[in-house]
Formats: sequence, structure tokens, C-alpha cells
Amino acid sequence: MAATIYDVAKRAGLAVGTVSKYLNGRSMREENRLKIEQAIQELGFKANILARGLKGNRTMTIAVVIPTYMAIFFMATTTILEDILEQANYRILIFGFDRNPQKLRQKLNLARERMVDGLILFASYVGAEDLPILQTYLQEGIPVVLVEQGLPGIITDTVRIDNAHASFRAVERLILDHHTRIALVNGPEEVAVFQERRQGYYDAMHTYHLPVDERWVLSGTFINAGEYAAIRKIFETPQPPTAIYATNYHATIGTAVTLHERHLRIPEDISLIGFDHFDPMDAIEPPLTLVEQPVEEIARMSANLLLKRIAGDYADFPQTITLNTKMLMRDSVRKI
Amino acid sequence: MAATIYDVAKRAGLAVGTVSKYLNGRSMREENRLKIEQAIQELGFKANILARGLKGNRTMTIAVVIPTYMAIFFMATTTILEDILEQANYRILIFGFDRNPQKLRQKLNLARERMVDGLILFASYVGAEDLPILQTYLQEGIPVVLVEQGLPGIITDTVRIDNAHASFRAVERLILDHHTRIALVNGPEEVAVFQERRQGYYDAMHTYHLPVDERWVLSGTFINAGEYAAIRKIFETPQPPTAIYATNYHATIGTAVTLHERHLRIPEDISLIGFDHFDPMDAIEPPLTLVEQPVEEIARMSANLLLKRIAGDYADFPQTITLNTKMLMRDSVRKI
DNA sequence: TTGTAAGCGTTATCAT
DNA sequence: ATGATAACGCTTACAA
Repeated sequence: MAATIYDVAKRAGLAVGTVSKYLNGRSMREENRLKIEQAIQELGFKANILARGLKGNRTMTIAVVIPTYMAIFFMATTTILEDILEQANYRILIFGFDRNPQKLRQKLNLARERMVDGLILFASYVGAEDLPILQTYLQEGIPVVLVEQGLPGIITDTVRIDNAHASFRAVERLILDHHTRIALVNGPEEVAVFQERRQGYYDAMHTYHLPVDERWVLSGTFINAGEYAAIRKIFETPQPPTAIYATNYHATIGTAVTLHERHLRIPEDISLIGFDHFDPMDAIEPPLTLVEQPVEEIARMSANLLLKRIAGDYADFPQTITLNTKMLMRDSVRKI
Repeated sequence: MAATIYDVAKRAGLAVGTVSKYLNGRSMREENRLKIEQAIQELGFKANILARGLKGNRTMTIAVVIPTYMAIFFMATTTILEDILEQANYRILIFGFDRNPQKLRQKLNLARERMVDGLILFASYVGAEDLPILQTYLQEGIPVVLVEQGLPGIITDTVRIDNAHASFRAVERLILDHHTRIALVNGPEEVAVFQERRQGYYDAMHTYHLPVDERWVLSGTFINAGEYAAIRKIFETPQPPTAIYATNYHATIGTAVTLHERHLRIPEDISLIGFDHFDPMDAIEPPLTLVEQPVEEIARMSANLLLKRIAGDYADFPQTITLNTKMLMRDSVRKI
């Protein structure tokens, strides 16, 4: 069995209360501090998190809940989140809900059972049925930060990006380079984030009085073969587009691969602006012009906001932080 | 505050002991069972996992420890693992260690603090410094299942695949189709798994008396641009290879993309056999011939083995299960 | 500053 | 079959 605080106390010749104080960073006689440190060292003592949590206060644990483990954006953000929170001495529990609102409900319950001190929820793919339990969190005073988007009736802090504006700028960039026939390869449109990204596309097209050919407006998950066939079809129309704007990681890679397969050169034959910037994308030649999400900043803002609430600081609550994307100008857009 | 077992007992007019028995599925008077169920219902009672764990027995929690969150193989396996273990009423805690043995040590400590009932460790990228704590797990009687590979001195169950044989068969397939100049795009060679995959390549080449041109034997992580440049260089040699065998997901995608970029047609100009089969790969045209890992079976075997040990069944311990990969014959290999 | 003891929510061991 | 109570490892009054 692992050593307990009693073992440490005995070995140090002190009482458990004193050891506990040491563990919680209170002041004490230097001499005793050393004794305790030595005892801890010798016994390889590690405070038992369960007992700590049971006592009712903090478990020093934060739940990070994401739609799926299989998407790089979520995992990249989670990785950074973990680093940041670890520095504040918090641990994270990762829950994926497979883009399934029903499963989400269950995961949120699990997290609550574990008495997490806070919740960071990537809020795309959340369903109406998940709202009540989120309310429960808030009622119980467990801070919640929503990432990606807000949720109806859930009054809490939110960290998001300027989806519509990001799209607008990307499409505008193409238009300013004299493209007029621009296709959209969008994520699943039941998700608010992708509705916004599509809206930005429409806004740009309308602003510049360009017609939108609905056959060029695609949407889907782009994780299976069928959907890529749709991209290929875009080029079977008589006057195919001269540029494509893809609105997420998969769509971007899939589109680039599809273009290469058809021996359409980027950007000579067709221009492409993608979305997201993760390592594997740089395998693509030429380096793509991309809308880059500030992944690190999203993580940092979410973590800090949550920690602030956990610390009891509810000034300026609730806050919605909208972060700006960057256009990474590289070599996949050609001026016509 | 959430309802406790005392609240339930009071509402049902019974003692906590009785309610506890109900929760643990022991027999009891039908009439009381109903009372308890109703009370639980009305109060929305959920047993507190922390208190349960503290009491010393099972936490019904299993740690799944993986080298990185950012690789699809690990996340796909973890997703399935979670499903399977959930059906056995276990929860999982996911820990990524960023391919950093030092971080792994820390994560293994975290998992132990949480008193997990078992550990599933993806053992590539584990360092010598991590071995002692693994021993601690075993000494404390916490079952450990190693996935991908065994570890020196760690006597426990292992679930792995036939890496060398898989490679042998893939390369042999190319040879039988009369390829003689075959390049290898391998994962990082400090990892045992990739040493084995490379060995299979060498074995096949030697078996068929084919010379290996070391300039065509590449290895790396293939998650950044520089490494892809190396693939391109393969084709700048005077007599370039006619076929490539790539040994993991990233290497496969990266190679396919690179080939397309150079307008080398698959399989007309060059044949390709890849490794792993996940959805996004099917974006590539033509459908690639692949070595397919039995991801689901890996997860199932690991989970079942672990559950068996947790249940105290140590017959046939330790066991090493070597699962067979499948060759998915599709359209990326040409008979010369 | 330090020691003592109650209490967190459960399970398990006793009696009853 | 059920009820009362100690114990799990920790934190936190409160007392010394």
C-alpha cells in the first residue's frame, strides 16, 4: 500500500495536521518543514487525490470535453490546455463524446461524479438535451467555459473565433485577386461554426456582387471517400471555379489531394485557401495559404478564464472572447 | 450539494448499509429495493466515485496511456477501448505523454494517485527511466497491459502485431509484381515497432536477393515539411525506385501527396503500399493498397486481458498476443 | 506553531 | 435481511 499522511507524520515525528499544512503550503517552522520533506522523500509519499477531493473542496481536476478524439484541432488544443493547466497544478480529464449529444450527457455526468473543479466544453455538436446538465453545473457553482461557440440559455464565459469574418477575408482575398468563380468546401452545416464560415463566404460574394453557384457549395465531414467524390464533381461543370475556399482541416487536405490527383496545379490551374494549420499540412506542396486558428491562444484564454472563475473572481462575468484568426499568406493563390 | 447515500437511506426509511448493498447488487427484500430505487430516482442520486475509491477497493477506472494525442492510431484505439471498457462499467482516464519518457513517468504517477484499477500502456516511446514505476504498478498488484510492444524486465501481458511479418509480406507483394527497386519510408527508428517494420523490409529484400540502396531507406516522424523533402529527393537519383513501402499513417499520406505533387501517377509511374487504414486515407485516389492494423481487435484484446487480470484470473500470465495485420489489396500497386 | 479530532461519502464488519 | 459503526486518507476547525 502506498504511504499515507500518517506514515509521513510518524516518520517526521509530527502530527498529521502539520503535514497537511505543509502539503497546502502554509507557513511552519523551517526545521519541521525539512523533517517532513525528508519523510516524504523517503516514503515516496503522494497525497491521495481521492481523499482530498472527498473532503469537499478542490479536486484540482478540470474536465475537457470534446466532440471527438479523432480531430486534430481538438487534440491540439487539448494538448496545450493540459500543459497550461498543469502549470497551475491542475490535472485534466479528457472526455470525447463522438459528436453524439446523448453520449455527451453521459460524459458530463461522469465528470460531475468525479467532482471536477471546472469544465471546458468544446461546444460544437452539443444538443438541446445537453443543456439541462450544463445548467446543473452552473447552479452548483462549477465554472464552465464554452469554446468554439456559445449555447442558448447557458450564461457563461465563451472563447471563440471570428468565423464569419475569417471567411469573409479569405474569400475577399480571392476576389481581390480577380477570382469570381469560387467554390466552398465547408464542414457539416448543422454546426454553428460552419454556418458562420459559410455566411462569411456568402457575405463576401454578395459584397462584391458575385453570383454564387450552389453546385459549388459543398458541405460534409470529409472523412470518407464519398464526400471527396463531390469535390471532383465540381470540376465536371462547364465553367469550373478558379478558386476554392475550404473551411477546415480535413476539407483542406482532402481538397488539395483531390486537386493533385486531377493534375490541377496549385495555384497555376486553381487557387486554394484552406483553414487550420497543423504540421501534416506542410506535407503539401506548394505551401498553402491558410486561415490559421490561434490554437494556443484559444487554449490559454479558456484556461485562464476558467482558473479565474475557480479562484472566485466573477468580475466581468460572463465574458465572450472572440479571437482573431490570421491569414497565412503563402503560395496557393494566384492573381488572375 | 449532490445527494448522498444518507439522503437516500433517510428517504427510503432504511439504513445506509442497506442502500450500499443495493448499490452493489446484493440480494434484499423486494419491497426495500423498490423504496430505494424510488428514493434514488427522486433525489437524482449518483454514488460518489471518490468516496468509493477511497474506501480502498475498485475505482472502476482504467488509465489509458498513449505517446501523443495527435496521432490517429492512438486515438482510434483509445476510442474503441473506451467503448469496450464502458460496457464493462469501467471508465477510462486518458494520459498523453508527448513521446517524452520524463512526462510519462509523471503521468504514470498521476494515474497511480487516482488509484486506477488497471493500466493500458502504448509502449512505444517508453524510456528506461519509466520502467521502475511500471514495476511499482505490478508490485502493487495493479494489472498492466502493454500494447504495441513488450518492455525489458516488465513481465506482464502484451498485445502487439506482426510488424516484421507485415512488412515482409508487403515488400514481397511488390517483389512478386517484379519490382526490384523499392524504397522504404519508415517511422522513427529509435522505436522498436519501426525497427521491426524495417527489418521485415530488409528480410524480404535479402530473401529475394535484391540489393538495398540505403539512399532509399528513409525514416522520421513525417509530421513536418523537412522530412517530406527527403521523400522528393528519392526521385532525384538516376535510377529511382519503382515502388515505395511506407510504414505508418503519416508516412503513407505524406508519400502519396508528394507523389501526386510530382505528377507521378499511382500506380502507373510508381507503386505504393502504405500502412494503417483510417478514414481520411480514402480521400486519396487511387484507393491505396495498405497494411491494415486490426485496431478493433487490438483494443478488444487489450481490454479483455486487462479485465481478466482485474478479475483476479492470472491463469496463463503473462501472455503475449501477436495479432495479424491484413493486406488490403487495392489499386496502388502495378505489376511490371 | 502544533496536535487532536471531526467529517467528507462510501463499503464492510459486526451485531441484531 | 437490516442497522450501526469503523475505516479509507485527507483537510480543517479548534484547542493546546
